[in-house]
Amino acid sequence: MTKSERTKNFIIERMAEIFNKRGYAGTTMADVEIITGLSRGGIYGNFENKEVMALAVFDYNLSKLCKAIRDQMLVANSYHDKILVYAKVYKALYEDDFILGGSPILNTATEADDTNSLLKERAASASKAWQNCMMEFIVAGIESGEFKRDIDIDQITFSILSLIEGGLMLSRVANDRSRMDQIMSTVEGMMNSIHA
Amino acid sequence: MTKSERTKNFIIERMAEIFNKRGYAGTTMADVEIITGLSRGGIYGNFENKEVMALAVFDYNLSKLCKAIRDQMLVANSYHDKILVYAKVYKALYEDDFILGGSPILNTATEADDTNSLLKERAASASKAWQNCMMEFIVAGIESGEFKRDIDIDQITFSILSLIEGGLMLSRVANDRSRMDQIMSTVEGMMNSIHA
DNA sequence: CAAAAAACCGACAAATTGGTATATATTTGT
DNA sequence: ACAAATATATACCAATTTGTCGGTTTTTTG
Repeated sequence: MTKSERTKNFIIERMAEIFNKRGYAGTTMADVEIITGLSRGGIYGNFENKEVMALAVFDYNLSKLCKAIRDQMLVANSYHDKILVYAKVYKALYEDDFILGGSPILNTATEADDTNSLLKERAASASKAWQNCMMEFIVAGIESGEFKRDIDIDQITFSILSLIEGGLMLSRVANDRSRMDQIMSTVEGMMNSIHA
Repeated sequence: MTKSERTKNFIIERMAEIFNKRGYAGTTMADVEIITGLSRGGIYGNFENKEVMALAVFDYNLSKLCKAIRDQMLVANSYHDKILVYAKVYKALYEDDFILGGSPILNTATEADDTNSLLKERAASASKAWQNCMMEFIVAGIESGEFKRDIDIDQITFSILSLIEGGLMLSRVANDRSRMDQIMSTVEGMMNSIHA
C-alpha cells in the first residue's frame, strides 16, 4: 500500500463520523483539516475535490455497515434469522454506534435526493443491493420450505428495509434507544407471518 | 393581518420548497432573495436570523402535512381507515407532491439530529405527536371492538410511522412511485392482523 | 392629506467557502 | 546514500457566507 493510499484511507476514516453527522453541505474543508490534522494542500493532493471525498466516505461507511452484516450473517442459521440480521445490525448501529450519526444510506439519500445526483445514485444502489440480498434469502427460504410460497417478496423486503431505516431515524430523533427493540419485534412479527 | 405578517408568510411559503429540498445548510440567503424577489434587508427585517426562518418554514411544511391528514381523516370511517390515512397522505406526498422534497419530519430529523438542537426538537415533537394521535385511534378502535385487545400499541404505531417515513425516503431515492403502494399494502396488512 | 411609523432596499462588512500554486519536506528506487 | 518522484505545507485567491446599517420608499394613523 503506497503512502498516498494510506493517507487517503486515513482521511476517509477521520471524515467518516463528521460527514455522516453533518452531511455534505455541512462539512467544510476547514473541518477536514482539523479532524485529520493535515493541511489544505495535503488533503487536495489526495482528493480531486470535496465531492470525490464525500463519495469515498460514503463507500467507507457503507462498507463498515456491510461488514457488520456479513459478520452477523455467519451466526444466523435460519433464513428467518438472516433477515433479522439487518434489524439487529441497525439496532447495534444505534447502541454501539460503530458508525456515528445514523444510517449512511438514509442520511445520504435524504440530503442528496434533491441536490447531488452522484451521491443519490450511490445511496439508491446501496439500498437496492440490500433489498436484492434480502429477496434472495426469502427465495431460498421458500425453496427450503421455511417460508410460505405465496409471498410478495418485493413488497416485504422493501417494507422491512423501510421499517429499519425509518425506525433508526425516528429512534435517534427521539433519543430513545429502546425504540429499536420495537422495530426488531415488528420485523420478527413480519417474518413469523410468512412462516410455512 | 399586518403587512409584515403578510410578507413573513410570503417568505415562508416561497422558502418551503427550497428548504425542504436542500436543507438548512444547503439553503443560502442568496437563494431566499431570489425565490422571494425581496432584498437582504427586507428579509432580515422580518426574521431575526436564518435559524428562525428555518423553524418557521418547518412549522409551515408540517402544518401543510397536518392539514392533508385532517382532510383525509374526515372521509375515514373505521379506525382501520384512520390509521391508513397516514400512509395514504405520504403516498400522495410523493405522487401529487403538494409538499416538494419529501417528508419535512424525516428531512429535518436527519439533518438536524447532530447539528441543530432546536430543529431536532421540532422534528422530535412532531413525530411524537403523530404517534400519540395514532395511539389514540388504536385505543378507540379497541374500545369499539374493531381491534383485538392484546396489542402493543406503542410498538405498532411507532413501527407504522417508521415504515411510512422510511418508505417515502427509499421510494424517492429509487425514483419509484409505485413503492408507496407497497408500503400502504404493508400497513394495511399490519392493520388487518390486529382486527378483532 | 400630512406626519409618524413601519417596511424595504442596496451597499457593505467580516468571516468563511472550496480550491490552487509554489515551495518544502518526505519517500522511494537504486 | 543520493537522485527522482511523491507527498505535504503555506500562503493565497475569488467567490460566497450570514448579517448590519443608513437611507428611501411605502404604509398606517390622526
